[in-house]
Parts: sequence; C-alpha cells; structure tokens
Amino acid sequence: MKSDFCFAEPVLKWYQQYGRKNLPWQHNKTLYSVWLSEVMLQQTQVATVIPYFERFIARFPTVVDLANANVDEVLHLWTGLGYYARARNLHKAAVQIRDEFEGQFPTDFKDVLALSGIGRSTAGAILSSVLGEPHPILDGNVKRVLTRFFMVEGWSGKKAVENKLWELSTQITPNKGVTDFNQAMMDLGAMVCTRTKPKCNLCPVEKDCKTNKMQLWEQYPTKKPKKVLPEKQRYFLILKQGSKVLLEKRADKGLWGGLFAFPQFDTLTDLKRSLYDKNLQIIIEQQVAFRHTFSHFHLDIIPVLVNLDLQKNHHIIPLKVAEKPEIYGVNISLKQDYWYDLENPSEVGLATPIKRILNELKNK
DNA sequence: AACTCGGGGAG
DNA sequence: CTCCCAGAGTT
Repeated sequence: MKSDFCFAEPVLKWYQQYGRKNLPWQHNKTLYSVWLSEVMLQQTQVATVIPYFERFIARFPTVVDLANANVDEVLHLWTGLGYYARARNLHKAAVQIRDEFEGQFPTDFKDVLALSGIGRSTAGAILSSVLGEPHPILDGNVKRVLTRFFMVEGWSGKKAVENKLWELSTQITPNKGVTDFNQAMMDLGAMVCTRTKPKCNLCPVEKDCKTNKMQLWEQYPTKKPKKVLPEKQRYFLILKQGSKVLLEKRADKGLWGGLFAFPQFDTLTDLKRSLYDKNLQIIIEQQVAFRHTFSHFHLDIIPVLVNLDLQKNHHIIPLKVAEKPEIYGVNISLKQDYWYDLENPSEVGLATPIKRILNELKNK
C-alpha cells in the first residue's frame, strides 16, 4: 500500500548517524544472547540491564549452560532485576531448547513464540535483530513513537489501542533493513521521542508527525489511569541462631515466586503463635519497620527478630543448610526452608527487601 | 479484557 | 512524590 508519508527511509538514515551500536548485546550477536537481552529488557531500562547481562553471559555462555544450571542460581543472578517470572521462564525455555531443539535456539517464528516468556514483540525482536526477518515489534519506545506520529487516542493498556498500535507497527515496518529499523525505532523512542521534553527538532520524521504539528506531544501517549495503591502490612520472622537465619522458598507462582524469603505473618499474634511453647519464654525484638512499594501496592514490612542465642532453657540443635529445622519451641510449617548462613551465603534468589535485611543483620 | 508481576531511573 | 521502562502470563 502506498502511503502519503515516508517513515522507514528517514528513520534508517537517522539510525546510521545517531543510533546506538555499542550496547553489550549488540556485539557477537547470537539468538541466545539477543534472547537473553530482550527478556532482561522487558519493562527494564537499558542502564539497569547492562551489568546483569554481563554477569549472565559470563556465567552461562550458551543456552545449554543455562539449561544445565539450577533455577535457584538463575534466580540468584536475577536478584534485584524484578519480575522474577522472567528468570523462571528463561530457565524453563532453556531446558526446552536443550531437550527439544538439540540445544539450538529455534528459528521458526511460531517455535520462538511458543517458548516460555517470549511474546509477540520479543519473538519479533529476536528474529529481526539476528536473522533480519521482517517482524514488527511493539515495546514502550515504539508505542510512544507511533502514538505521537499517528496521534493515537487512548491508553495502550487497553486491548483495542494495543491492537491499533500493532497494526501501525506492521504497516511501517519495512521488508528490507529490519534489523536496523527495529533498533532505530527503539533508539528513536529512547533518545529523541522521550517521555518528557522530546527533541522534535532532531527527529527524522518530524514533518509528518501529527502531534508535533499541533504541539500536542505532551498529551500523547495517553497516560495510564492512576489508582491509589493499597497498603499491606506483614511481619517478617527473623529466626536467628549464630550466623544463620531461617528462610523459606516461596511458591513458583505469585509475588517473589521461587525466591527465598523470611516467613511472613499478617499479625504479630500469628507470628508469636508459630513460636509459642508453654515451657519456653521467647524473647522477641521488633525492628524498625520500612516500606517497600510494588507497582500495585505498598508493603509495610515489620521485621521481628527472634535470636535463639538469647533464649533461656533452650537446647541448641546442630544446623545444616537444606535440612528442615526442628527447633525446640518453634513450630513452623514450611514446604521448603533452610538456614541461610550470613557468613557463607548460598546462591539463591532474594527479593530486594530480604536482601536489605540480610545485609543489616550481617553488618550488625 | 483486565489484572498481576519488581525495582529503579529520571524528573 | 510521579511516571514508566526493549511485556508476558494468568484469570
């Protein structure tokens, strides 16, 4: 279809001069390395990803290395990046590739799309970047550029708006030079068509941009409707003996899935009940509470320290990592729990607030 | 179609 | 503080 504006040509020309070409995942590109970078970059800024990407590639040079690793170690290297389902899906997909594709990352679009953690945009990004296949992409950058260029109404979180954006992305994506074009669109969004104060005078498609003509860039993209975040309170039990503290492995699904964390309780009474013993006077020490904010709620964390070294009439039991603790006077039912040694930390996934508390315990 | 899933960079 | 980032999976 013939358009009354040109898009790909000026964007590609702009890219040659101003585009990013030295990001870590742009050297020695393979399907595996680009896949890894794309997954890490989902909802995560470039600057944040770089050190994680370097550590991952160093530890897991190939997809088979990743598949052969323990998922806990994968989560350990993911600690702090957030959206931990990405790490679990990454490992799951690596196992799939090892077992079903003979260790070779698939090249067929539908096979790539079928892998855990890879959606339409990521599949397109990988195959266009490495093999030059003409798949459109739709990440935050492309969405912003397209909503402004075509003056698309409505929040992209709505299905109808996202469908419209996919349609537009498909229209403007050229058959030739897609590798550079998709990269160029992301660079354009990240460097020129920025969220605030876009540099329209540096934009290669300024003259055909609808919102720029009308000086309306600030109104686009339509903002997400804001909601008041709910507040939750949780008591974290810090059961400490010597240099070791008790952690539990959380279920794979849900918040902090697959990570290790302190046992949590809705109330202090619930926490005490888990420690209660008629013959034992437990000494608890409430720590300073702090707030951790997620994208969808505030979590007020109240750490409660129970130091078994200070308890009276308490017989010390030998502790082993990965062995279910049986502590006199303590009754905690956990599926999988273990003693985390502050002096010799094991390589497991830890959420940021958990890591913070562990650091404070170590430095005390 | 709407909701869930983190943590931090940038303003 | 606010906004949103190289989105995908679940319900």
